[in-house]
Amino acid sequence: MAIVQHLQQAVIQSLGKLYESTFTEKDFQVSQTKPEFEGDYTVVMFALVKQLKKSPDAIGNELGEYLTANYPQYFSAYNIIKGFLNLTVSDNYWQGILLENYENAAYGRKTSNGQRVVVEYSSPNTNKPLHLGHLRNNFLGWSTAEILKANGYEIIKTCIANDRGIHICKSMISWLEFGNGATPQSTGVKGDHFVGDYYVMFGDVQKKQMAELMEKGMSKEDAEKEAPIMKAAQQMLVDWEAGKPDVMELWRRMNSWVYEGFDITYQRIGTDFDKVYYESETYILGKKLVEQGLQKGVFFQKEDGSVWIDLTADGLDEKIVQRRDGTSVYITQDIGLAVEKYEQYKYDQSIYVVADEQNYHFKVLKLICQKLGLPSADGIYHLSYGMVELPTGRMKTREGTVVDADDLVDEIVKVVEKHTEELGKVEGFTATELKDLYDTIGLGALKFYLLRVDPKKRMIFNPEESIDIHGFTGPFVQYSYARIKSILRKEGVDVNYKLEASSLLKHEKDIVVMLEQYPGIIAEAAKEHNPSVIASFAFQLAQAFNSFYNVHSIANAENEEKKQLRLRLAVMTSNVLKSAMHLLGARVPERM
RNA sequence: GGACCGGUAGCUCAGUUGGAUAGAGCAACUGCCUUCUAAGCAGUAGGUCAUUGGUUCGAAUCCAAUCCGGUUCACCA
Repeated sequence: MAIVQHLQQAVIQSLGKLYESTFTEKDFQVSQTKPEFEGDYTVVMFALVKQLKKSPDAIGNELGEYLTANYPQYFSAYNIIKGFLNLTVSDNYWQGILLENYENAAYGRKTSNGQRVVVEYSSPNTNKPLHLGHLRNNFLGWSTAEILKANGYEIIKTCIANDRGIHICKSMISWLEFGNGATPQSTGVKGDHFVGDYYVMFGDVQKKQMAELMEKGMSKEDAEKEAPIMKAAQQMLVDWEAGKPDVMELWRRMNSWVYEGFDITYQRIGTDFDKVYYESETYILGKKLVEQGLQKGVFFQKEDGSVWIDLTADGLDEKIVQRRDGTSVYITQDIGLAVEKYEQYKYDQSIYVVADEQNYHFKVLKLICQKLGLPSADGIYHLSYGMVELPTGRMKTREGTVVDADDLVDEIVKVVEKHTEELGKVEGFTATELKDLYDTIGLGALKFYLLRVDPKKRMIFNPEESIDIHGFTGPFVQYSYARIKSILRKEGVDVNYKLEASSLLKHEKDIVVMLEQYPGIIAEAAKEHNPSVIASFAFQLAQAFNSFYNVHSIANAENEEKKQLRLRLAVMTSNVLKSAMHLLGARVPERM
């Protein structure tokens, strides 16, 4: 239990003893004491005034007196300023935290809680390479999964590949017409980029054909549909659905190129899945659920045969769940997949990491599942994140402003390499070690940059800032870690040395106070589904250690007692920094 | 038009179960490497917390209205 909770309990008990009335945590506020005042944690008295009919200062005095007298293991001093009771937590307590946990690499992690969570993320289309938006998605999904694991959940990471549909046929038809049998192997182009190029080519050709048709007086809408290449794509979709062998063969072949490309990217950025679903296999799911829904009266059929659900009572609209030709729509597939996932994993929660433009969709999805009475329904949670925009606005394929994931990673790693060489810190590294170091720092920078802001918020991606390595960045945390490790290579903890109860200096205490909060931080990040909480914490901890480092020496401490204390402080800080960075999907280097 | 999200320093963001003088980073400016890695540290400057009204001991935080920006409301996925 964290000191904040101890404090709350102690206050509740003390108030009960002092005033013979019952209180709960909600009756008073506890916060960290502001740096300009003496103390560690503050209890705000104002809320108690009404019930106790005493002045804030009087209550503060009585409470402060009682707490320090009856809980000496926690509190060593108090003061009252304008109705704020500031309590100083005893150095013994802080030192105890340090001694108990400094070697524990799993500090802050919880044991299994028996609950299982499915996290679906990434979910790319198989017609073009991954871009910046996918990176935010991937990092967020992976990190959230890892944070939940740290809180005792069993995690199944899944992905749904959008591998069918007209967009896939577009790149296929384009390759058939213009590819001349070229392959990623024959051209040396990475598979996903290779296929993506044909998708782009399709758009260009279609535009040209449209222009010709429009010159002959056709409207833009009609020209779009009537462009020969578009008609060919449409025909191909029909053939695909009919299972025409040569089309299926081509479809498999081109998808496999894309998957090969994705695998390279995924491996590089550290994305992995326990289970991949393919839309080509799931798009027929959900049909029998439509029947069930009709029988239950949850759905209704219109005259033309299409099936709908009326959500107007819930403040939404009527939604179609099956077209008049009997085929299922997007939402129906998702209902089917939800059921499939539930049958397979019997999850307690199913998290969908999907951009916030689909908020409405997931609201509808959950509602329909609930109305159908599916056991999978209540666990559905849409982890909605904001779009990534450029300083110039939204990324647009047409304008060529889409930031490619592979290019971005390459560029950041290159910047890191250049910077490291300039600093002249490459001595003693082998070529392999250097490459690994640049990847560690570059990807650390990128992941930290994309995860340090609240996922719910739309974010501006500034290319210059993203490669920054100073201040609130991944490399800053990594550097702090590497510097600690450097000390620990020279000086080791003497495990036989028994630390006396001694007082902590301000910089020492600042660090322990933060270390003590780490388990609570992990829990908060999980509860909020928000990795930025971890990023902020890691940065602040690194900052606190750097300040300490600048003022106090470890190797040349005032005495052996201080040295041993500070070594333990350094060990625990490095463990927590490593753990926090791991939760963000970032590694930490032993040297940099 | 309805629904949802957002507006905090020049820029990017923290801070909202209501609490003390609103915090970081970047950019700008000043200092600090003969001592454990200066990818660091210390400091200066920068704010009508979109606007107006309300609730109360106390509001960036809660309520209402207004303004601005975004997303969404497809027999597309």
